[in-house]
Amino acid sequence: MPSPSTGSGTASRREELLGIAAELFAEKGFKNTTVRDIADAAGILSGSLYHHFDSKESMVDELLDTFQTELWRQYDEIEASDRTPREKLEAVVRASFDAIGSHRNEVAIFQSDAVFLTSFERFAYLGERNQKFRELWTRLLSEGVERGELRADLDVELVYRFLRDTVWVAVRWYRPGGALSPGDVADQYLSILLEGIAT
Amino acid sequence: MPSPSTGSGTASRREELLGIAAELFAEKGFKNTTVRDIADAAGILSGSLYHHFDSKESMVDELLDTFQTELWRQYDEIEASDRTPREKLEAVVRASFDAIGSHRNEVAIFQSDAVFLTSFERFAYLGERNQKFRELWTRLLSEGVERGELRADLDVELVYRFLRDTVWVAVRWYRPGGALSPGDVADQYLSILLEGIAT
DNA sequence: TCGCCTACCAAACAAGTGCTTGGTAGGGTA
DNA sequence: TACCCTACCAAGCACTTGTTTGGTAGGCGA
Repeated sequence: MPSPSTGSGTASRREELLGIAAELFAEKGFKNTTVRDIADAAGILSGSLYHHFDSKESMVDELLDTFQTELWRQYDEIEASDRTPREKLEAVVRASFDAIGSHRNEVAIFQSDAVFLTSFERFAYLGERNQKFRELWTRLLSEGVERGELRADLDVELVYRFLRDTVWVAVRWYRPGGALSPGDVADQYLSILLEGIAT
Repeated sequence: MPSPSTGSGTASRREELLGIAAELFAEKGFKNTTVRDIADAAGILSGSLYHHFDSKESMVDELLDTFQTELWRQYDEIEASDRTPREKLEAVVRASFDAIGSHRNEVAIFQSDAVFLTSFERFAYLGERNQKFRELWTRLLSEGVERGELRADLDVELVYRFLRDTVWVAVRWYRPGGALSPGDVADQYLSILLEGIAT
């Protein structure tokens, strides 16, 4: 059987196990997390995981695919909205920080393991999403420059990488429940990014 | 054939092997690189590595320790110099980008494996260095604010993390020999950081 | 009571892991 | 010649890895 049916009644145990796996993948990396680690954390034996999932790969696949789909639903909505490039840029940055707040593990897994996983055919979609992501963000930056909303003397490609990295790398230290909400962090990041830290 | 006697101009076999290991550690991560990977890349058998090194851990230890020592020699020099906080901050950022240029593999290894390695007693010094690093950078930021060189309305701790991450994460995409030198990248990063990207 | 389902255990498997051991080819030194 | 040194090979060890197999306890509808 390719994958257990999830249609009937409670898929709760499966969801629970997936959450435990996500936590461990995020903390130690996909390859450095063993199926025995996951099973131990769940209080079962490693073989029992295979009643719920095809493979270790299937677990991370399901986690990343679900997350990416949801994130892009928001991006698409922002892109199609009636705002200036700079406003759209601010909106996608805020949506990304929200994703760090609501899907911390998935973002962390993507950050640390995407390069490794993309080498497998099964995860080719990660590379495609990444390319689409790059196109969206650089387009918004370029349009912002054209409209005079953003500085024209900077290398757009470099600003893109700067922006992308600063946003996503925050998952390394951000912990929900702290003093700052994802929105608060986004506010300060955008303030730094747009206006700089100099007086 | 290189001169067989030790200590002459040509790099020793040991150095050569260490370089090969660094490349693989940086590319795939420490744990995901096997001793057989290293040996294959060097054209020898895995057991033969143990003629040169105690263990796989020893290799990464030597790489990181050497790198950190050199980097901190520069940081200490900058800290002791006669400059304003903002100038010192710019100098350490530039020194860090230079490190990405000259020790790309070591920086990459530190970025992706420091958390994992710090859990071993042998690598406790990584945690200490990290703490020292945090103190230096936040002190420079605070002093910059006090002197009126930097904005006072931002959370220093958050700016520190922003700054730290933006600098070091660049190792993920920076490739020596490209269009931009480490100095060029540092210039643009500092310009964004200090003045922002808005018009 | 019967059969079926979900969730799990117990045990094993082949492949891969870091590392050890005993040996050897070839060059330099005394 | 005799000896030592560096750099390596060949084979194997104990352990960990993801995964498979056959079996079972307990709940539920008919």
